Formats: sequence, structure tokens, C-alpha cells
Amino acid sequence: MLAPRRFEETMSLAANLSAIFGDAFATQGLDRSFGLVVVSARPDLAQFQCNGAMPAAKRAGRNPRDVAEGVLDAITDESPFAELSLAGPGFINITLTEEYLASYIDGLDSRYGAGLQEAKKTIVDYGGPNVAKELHVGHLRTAIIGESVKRVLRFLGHDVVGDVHLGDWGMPYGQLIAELEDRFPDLPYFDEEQTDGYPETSPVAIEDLQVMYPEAALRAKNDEEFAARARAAVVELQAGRPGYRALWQHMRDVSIAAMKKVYDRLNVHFDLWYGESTINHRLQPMVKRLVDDGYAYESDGALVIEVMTDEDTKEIPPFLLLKSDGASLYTTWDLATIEDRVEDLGAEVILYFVDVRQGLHFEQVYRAAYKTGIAPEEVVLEHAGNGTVNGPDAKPFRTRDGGLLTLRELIDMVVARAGERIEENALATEFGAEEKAQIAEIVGLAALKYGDLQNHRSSNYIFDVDRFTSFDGKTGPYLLYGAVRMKSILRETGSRGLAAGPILAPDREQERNLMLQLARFPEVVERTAEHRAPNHIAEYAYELVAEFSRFYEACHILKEEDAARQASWIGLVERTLAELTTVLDLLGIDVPERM
RNA sequence: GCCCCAGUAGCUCAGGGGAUAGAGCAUCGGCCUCCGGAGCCGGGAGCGCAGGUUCGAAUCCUGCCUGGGGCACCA
Repeated sequence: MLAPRRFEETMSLAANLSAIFGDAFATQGLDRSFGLVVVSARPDLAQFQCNGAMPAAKRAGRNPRDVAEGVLDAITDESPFAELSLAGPGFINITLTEEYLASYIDGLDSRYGAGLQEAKKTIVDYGGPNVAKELHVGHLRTAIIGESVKRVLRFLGHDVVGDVHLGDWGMPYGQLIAELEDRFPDLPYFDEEQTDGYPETSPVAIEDLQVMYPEAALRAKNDEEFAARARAAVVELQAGRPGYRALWQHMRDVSIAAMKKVYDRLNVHFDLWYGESTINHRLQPMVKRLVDDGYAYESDGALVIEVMTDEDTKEIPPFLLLKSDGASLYTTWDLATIEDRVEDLGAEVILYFVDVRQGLHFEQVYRAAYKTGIAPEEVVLEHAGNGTVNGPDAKPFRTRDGGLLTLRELIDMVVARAGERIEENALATEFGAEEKAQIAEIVGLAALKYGDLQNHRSSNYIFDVDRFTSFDGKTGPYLLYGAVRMKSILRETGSRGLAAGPILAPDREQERNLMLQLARFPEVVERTAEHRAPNHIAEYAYELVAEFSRFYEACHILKEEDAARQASWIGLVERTLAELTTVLDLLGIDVPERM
């Protein structure tokens, strides 16, 4: 079956054609959706194809070739088509006239044919870093995949809010408070008599926390007395003990400041810096209601919600609402966060860009949310899981000594390698050291992001700094090179007083293919949004640059003697650069002026 | 034990029930009077196994094999 599509919403080339064929199917008493036109799988035969005659015939109990004949006969306006033909069991092959294609490209605006979807209030939950711990490799994918999908959804007209959703409310902060109390017992935060007037500056820097946290965590593991104090500290923190809250606020502030530096470098920007603590005020009322309404019951001393239903053939463990000591935990917070997002933010769609290994957890949370009415049925809760960044051994990436690599170190590594590549290739030789460093930063980040985003979000991939920073092949640097070369051409034509003119009907294969490529953008963006998977648009970026390179090879703009043709080509370069820049921006990748 | 995900070219990965399964790297062979050769053109090479559904399956279903991951008081 064909998936139902609402192609009225866009003005894309394929959508225009789909509308024409949809009408033709409708005159045959068949569903319009069978008119879906897609890029041909056989470019040697046609540019586009419509396969709807086969499923339509099956449903109508007719012969597919007859249906296709009927559809072709029903097309009233054949002016866009250079050729329409029937092939095989019922494929309709479509080739456009050069004039129709050129006129379509000529009419493109800054949306490149993409329509706006019905706006949904969408919360994108990505990041999820823990306070007091430096960002590490594990935070890379969620950040850049979430950022890209956020941008894509926004481009398509959705009302999108990105939330970092900090891990800021669990055991680590009890452990840190207990650890700090041991080390600095005289600090005012630990004086139970004092309830305000705490210092404004933090007693600990982020570097202190990064050293202290692992030590405290280890201690809690081996020292039961310490662990008990840490647990007690969490309870008091969550209950609102002023000194603990003030200290916690310091830890949170210095952590966020450190994280922002890394996220800014990645071009990842959150609208909300909410965290688990944000919904603390909701916990007690929510739990009380869930108990009162009979959803939550006691099991082994803990409070749980049954989330398995009669239809389930598999085992789903109950949702843990409160621990047996009465404390809340991440499940509680995630549920209350849904309540918060629905009630306070008006969320219609909540997307979680979190490691795929959290799959069962989210399934439980979503089931609990729907069952209890915290999420109304029409609210979409979706876990867009991401895989891991692996080392050469195909296991999650580690440093040589087995430790976790911080995200900052990872970025530095790629940027340094990109800088070496620039030197090796004797590029940017005329630039000063500062500009070179800026270029290396942009190129390195493009290499890192494109190396990641070209993989499907849910698959693991092998991190290979040499491959990612290579200037050959399907890499970030190659894409930037393509964009920079376009800029270079436009600078050159501009300096010669040459301007863009109307797009003429293509008279070379490479010119036509570039136009056809430019026209594919809308469906790619929609597919990216639908699957919450930036690899589709990453693939498209490569195809676009590759198509441009062929055009560049075949159509020498400066040498072209026909002024109208030359102006048309300049216009084509302008449109290609503009679309590519948009595509790269949707991936969160910046383009330098020169490199 | 149960559940989830994956297995596609030598390597790293795409792939939307449709025709002849695509890229990049590597490899072999071509192309520099030319806007930036970081390029372009071409060759060889592949869907884990066995069934099933379908006019049509890498794609959907079942079983098996292999690998990774997850299974309430950590997040």
C-alpha cells in the first residue's frame, strides 16, 4: 500500500506532478493518493515515475496496464511533459519538458518548494547532560541529531521548543553535598540554623566538581555510612533545605556555564534549560492523585503503576513511581515532566532524542502517561533513539587508557586534525594564523557532524577522525569545499560585473540534472522530519554538491559566450548555494567564506 | 529466560513493497590550455540462512544463526 500523503501542502515539483496524477486517478474513480509521483528509479528511462496504477488496479480488481492507460488518457494538461509512457506491469514514466523544469527552478524562493505543515507545538528533549559532570562523547549524538531535527521541524512551520532536560535532581547531588560537607564543614550551606544570606559566588568551580564527583560516587559505593548521608542529603535537598538548595544552585550554575561553551561550539542551542528539578513542585500532587485515582499501588514497598495490558504478549515490568524509601526517581520526574510540558507548555508532540538503550524506560513512561491521562491520547510521545559513537574496535568510544573522552577533547581532536589537513593540502596559505584557526574550527566541526549525521540516528557508527576530516569523498569538508567554490565563482562573476538572469531551459545534461536535484529538497526535508532522521538530508547535501561538481565541470561559466546562458548559470549557482546553505544549516553546519 | 535493535561490496555506511540494490574509501583504468584537481569519467565487487505473503520483497511475516543492547528502587 502507498502511504497516504498530503501533497497539497507543498509546491514541490513532485507534489505538483502528484496533484496532476491524483486528479487523473480521481477521474477513474480511484483514490487520489495513487497519483503519488516519485523520482524515477531508472534515470535512464525517465525523470519521475508513478507506480499507483498497480495497487489501484489490485484494489479495483482491474488490469494494471488498463488502469495506467486510463490515467494517462485522463491527463488534461500535458504541457509539462516531454514524455509520458507506460512500462512493465504498469509503471508510468514521466519526463518533463526543459521549459517546465527551468521555469520551476526560476520560480524557487527561499523555501525551495517546501511547504509549511500544520503547526504543532513540539517539545524536543535532547541533551540530557548531568550537572557536575563534563559533557562526554555520549552526549554528542543526542545533541546534534536533536538540534538538526529541531531545525527541520521549525523550517516546516512547527512551533518547536528545545529543552536540554538537565540531569540535576538525583543521587549525584546528595553525594556531592555530603562530600562537600566533609571537605568544607565550615561553609554556611551546612549550618542548619542559617536559611539565607549565602555567598553569591560558588564555593566550587566546575573543575572541582569534575574531580570530586567521581570520588564521591566511588565512596558511596564502598562506604555505607557515607552513602546513607548522601541519600539523606538528597531527600533534604528535594524537600527544600535552604543551604542545600543554595549549594546545589551554585553547582548547577557553574555546570551550565561550562556546558554552554561546548554546546555553543557545536552550534547547539536550547530554548529551555529545564531539568529534572524544574518539576519538583509537581511531584507530590501528581503522586497523590495517582494513588487517589487508583493507578498507583504498593509492590515490594515501592509505589508502582501497572503498564501491561491484556493485549500484550510480551512482559512489560510495572512503572516504578516511588522507591520503597518514598523518594522519587527519574521515572517520577519524566512523568511529571510530561505533565508539565502538556499543561504549561501546551505540548502536542514531545520528541526524546535519547540513547536507544533507554527504549524500555520510555515505553513504560509513555504507557503510564497515557494510562493516567497525564498525556491525553492525542499528544504524541516519541522516543527517537540514537546509537552510540564507537571506537575502531566497534565498542563505545574510549580513550587509549579506557577512560571516557570528553566532548571538548573529541572536538579538539577533530579540529586539530582538520587544521593538519589544511596544512597538508597547502590550503589557506595566504590567511593569517587567526583566520586559519577559525577555518579549522568550522571545517573540523563540519567533519565531526557530517561524519555522525550521515549515519541513521539509531545505528552505532565507528568514529574515524582521519576519514571524517578527509577532503576526499563523502565528508563535511567536501561539502564545505563545494559551497566555498560556489562562493568563489560568484565573487569572480560579481567582480566582472556579471549578474544572474532568468533560468533558461537546460541544454546540457549536467545542467538539467542539477535542476532536478535542486527540486528534490522538499520531499527530503519532509522525510527527515517524518523519521526524525537527519541522515536523509545529509545524503541529499552530498548529492547536491556532487551534482554541482558535474555541472561545474561541464559548464564553464566565465568562458560562456552566450550572455543569457551565462546569466542563467550564475542564477543556477546562486540558487544552488542558497539551497545548500539552508541544507547545511538544517544540519547545524556552518559554511566559511573561504578555506 | 524474555524483549529490543542490527546483519547489504574488501572496509565504513545509505536504501521509501516496485523496474537493473546505491554512495564514499580502497582497488584498477582514463581526463589537467579550463571559474579552486579537495575535481570529473569509467571498471570489478554485495542483500546472514531457510521458508512464507505478494503480480512484485533488502524492505512485510515466521523460524534459525551471528553480533550489540535492555530487563523496577542508578540515570
